Amino acid sequence: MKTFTTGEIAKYCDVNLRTVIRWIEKGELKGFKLPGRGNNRVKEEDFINFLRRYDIPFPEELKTHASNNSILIVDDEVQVAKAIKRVLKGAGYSTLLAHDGFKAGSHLMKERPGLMTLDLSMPGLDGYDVIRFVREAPVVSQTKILVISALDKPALEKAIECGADAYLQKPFSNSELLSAVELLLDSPQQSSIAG
Amino acid sequence: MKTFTTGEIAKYCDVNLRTVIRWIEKGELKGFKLPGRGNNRVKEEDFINFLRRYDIPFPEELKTHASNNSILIVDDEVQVAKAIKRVLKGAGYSTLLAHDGFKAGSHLMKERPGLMTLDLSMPGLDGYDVIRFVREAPVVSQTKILVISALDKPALEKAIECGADAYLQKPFSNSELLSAVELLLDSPQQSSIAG
DNA sequence: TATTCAAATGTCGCAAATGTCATTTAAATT
DNA sequence: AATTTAAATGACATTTGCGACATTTGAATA
Repeated sequence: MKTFTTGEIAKYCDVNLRTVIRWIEKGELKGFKLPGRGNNRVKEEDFINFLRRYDIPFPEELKTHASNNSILIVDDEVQVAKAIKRVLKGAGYSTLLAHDGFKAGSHLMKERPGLMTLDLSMPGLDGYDVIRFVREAPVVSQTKILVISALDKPALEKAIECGADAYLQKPFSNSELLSAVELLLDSPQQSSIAG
Repeated sequence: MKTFTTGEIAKYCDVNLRTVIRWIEKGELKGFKLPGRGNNRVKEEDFINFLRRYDIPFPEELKTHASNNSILIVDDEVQVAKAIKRVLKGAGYSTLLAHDGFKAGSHLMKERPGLMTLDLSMPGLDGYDVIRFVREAPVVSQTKILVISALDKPALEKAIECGADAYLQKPFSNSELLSAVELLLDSPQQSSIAG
């Protein structure tokens, strides 16, 4: 469990240590106290939530820490999933497969991959729900989501509105897949790409 | 009796080993000494009490292992899930709801509840698969699984064979639900009850 | 624009808590 | 038994919490 001291947070936020303590006291930043005199500690997760909530730019150190380049492939059609896996592994990515919602959710939370490819139409699973859920779950909300589906444009655009980062309409070529993935994994974790 | 070394505790709490020793010396954390040079050990139970007393968040590794008494309710029928939740909350358990496989998997891995109630027949999700998957995933393999279903006995028995801890056949009473849950959460997390 | 005022943040000093380092020794591993 | 790993310890360095007070900020108002 990675934690931060008030001093570290003070540096990251370029603010006085006293102020950090006050944030914690007020509950604006979630923390806990050690025994002893009650020195404060903040869980990495809680600190990240705090930064996001107040749109504070990420310290470099946290960016790399938070980015994992493994890829979770979510598709109930085993053949499709394997085909995607083959291409991505060939390009050097480490991959995880999930053929149902349960495994998808487990792997996502356990491994916290940097990107997931998501089949919008899986039995018993609403792809849009999944996207929204991921975007609202602090620890994985930055996961890149590449929607892969044979549905029509409006359906795919809706996925973007829900929070997906990009989509690939079936059928697609290997190179289209790869360039979509590379684009997403190279792009910044946060906000503005435009310059 | 599971015990921890000062080093392990230091890692869990993200604190220096020296500090852990001082906590023990001061009596803030209960421990005992081995013969030899007097290396410290802390009983799991005492460590958990310590974490609770000081509101220190549980390290991931301990979440399931030791006393996480929260309950994950997996059922696609919202009304059923809510009814179960009501009963369990009433008895003092903290609960989590999941109406589809994705959320179930996410919550399981994120919160590592001590017990999950599982509807065997959810759309797009094979309950037996879920049970096997949980049993094979080291970090959550000790999670108690209470199968809840309207299927017949053979189907329920099959769930037990797959690794479920118990089942409740619908319809069931509130008290049946409660006693099943209590039985499971009071029983040892690991192996042998016999003795 | 200037003024006012409350809330937020910064400063300072001290005592206490925590971290670091080098060394010694027990415990685990082979 | 030899080797490797991990823990305890003392001495010392650094960081933190806190109270009291100063300063800055930002919005409302004159």
